[in-house]
Amino acid sequence: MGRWEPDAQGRLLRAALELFAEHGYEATTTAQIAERAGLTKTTLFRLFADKREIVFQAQDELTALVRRGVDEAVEGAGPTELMVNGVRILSGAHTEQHRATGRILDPILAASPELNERAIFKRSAITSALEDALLGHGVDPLRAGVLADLGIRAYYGGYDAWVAADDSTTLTEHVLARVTLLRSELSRI
Amino acid sequence: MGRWEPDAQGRLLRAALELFAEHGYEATTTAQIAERAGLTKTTLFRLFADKREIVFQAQDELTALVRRGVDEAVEGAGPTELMVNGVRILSGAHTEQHRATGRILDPILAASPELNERAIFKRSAITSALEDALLGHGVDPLRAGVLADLGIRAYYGGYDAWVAADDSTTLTEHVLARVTLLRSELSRI
DNA sequence: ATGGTGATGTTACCGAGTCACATAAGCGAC
DNA sequence: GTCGCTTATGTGACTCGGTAACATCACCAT
Repeated sequence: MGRWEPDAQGRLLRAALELFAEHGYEATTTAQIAERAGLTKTTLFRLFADKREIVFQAQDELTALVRRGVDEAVEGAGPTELMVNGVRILSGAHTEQHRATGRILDPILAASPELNERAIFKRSAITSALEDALLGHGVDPLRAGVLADLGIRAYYGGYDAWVAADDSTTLTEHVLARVTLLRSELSRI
Repeated sequence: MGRWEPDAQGRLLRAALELFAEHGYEATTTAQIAERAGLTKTTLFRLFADKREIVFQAQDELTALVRRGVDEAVEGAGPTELMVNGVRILSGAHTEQHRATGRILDPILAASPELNERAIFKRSAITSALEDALLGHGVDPLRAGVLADLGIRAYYGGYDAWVAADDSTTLTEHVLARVTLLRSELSRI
């Protein structure tokens, strides 16, 4: 096995998911992951900031996506439409393959407090990105925060429903439906 | 220095805050903290679950507080009143001393990604506690989530304003004012 | 004083993450 | 082709957070 096998990052990712599924996250050692991928611990930490990021690194693009969704909303869109477009673009990036990955990953996440904490951090990062994007479009700060909370709550709620469902409804449909539901709740608060 | 000095936990906490303020969180070693407190690393980890918890352990009671606030709301209170009472009791527990501590702690938190992540986790835990408490009183799940987000957003926003201010306004006043502001934003979403 | 209990210390260990340095692969220039 | 440059990987040693087994000491009741 020569050193220069391609896609080191992908190999590490696949090795990690296998091992996490087999023995659990905490019981898997970074050295074991590297070994299965035909690499060493050092290389692993050159490609991933830390052990948790092996699982979450893919999520980093989501903050950029939600920003783009807000920025590319139609001219003259109001605050709520800006938010909706943010979560619409965000949700639109998820394919059936992501759903399959989610089904593998979710039980692993649920079993590890460490991963849970990172997951919450990522959710917070996405929320902040959405809030920032709204602020950048002149939305009132208080409203931007509340809108971001609502949008991301719809996104995560929709995601859970989407992963749990086995029909062909898209994530976007789930999420947008939930945005509508949540907005109708607001009128009663 | 005999072994049986009282208040090992308090000594560790004070030693830690001193060292964090002097050299920063990451640059401070758990062994250094223990040494300054006249103890050892082992004892430190017997009293704190991990290094981050030295800073955040005190926050664990907050989840119980917000629950209690919801549970002890007046008979016949609606969902929103339940939530408001939760954050009211939560805010009411903060004294001037907490404000002083916050002024020391906040810059330390801001400087450490690791502590930041834990702070966000704690916020999420408080939000979930509030949401749970509302669910326990029969509030509709969707509404409970949104209410919890709003309440905790008001609490944290109010907290920041309170720590930054130097007048004698209480945290509760700040937070309740913010709840009102946020609620008025909702009508426009 | 004696013995039990609980808080602490000692020692050794594991695993995440870092660093300085070595090495090999790929690639273009000549 | 081979020389040199760059880039990806390996090596080995190290730090630090965190755990565990076992020893030890203080306090207290009897």
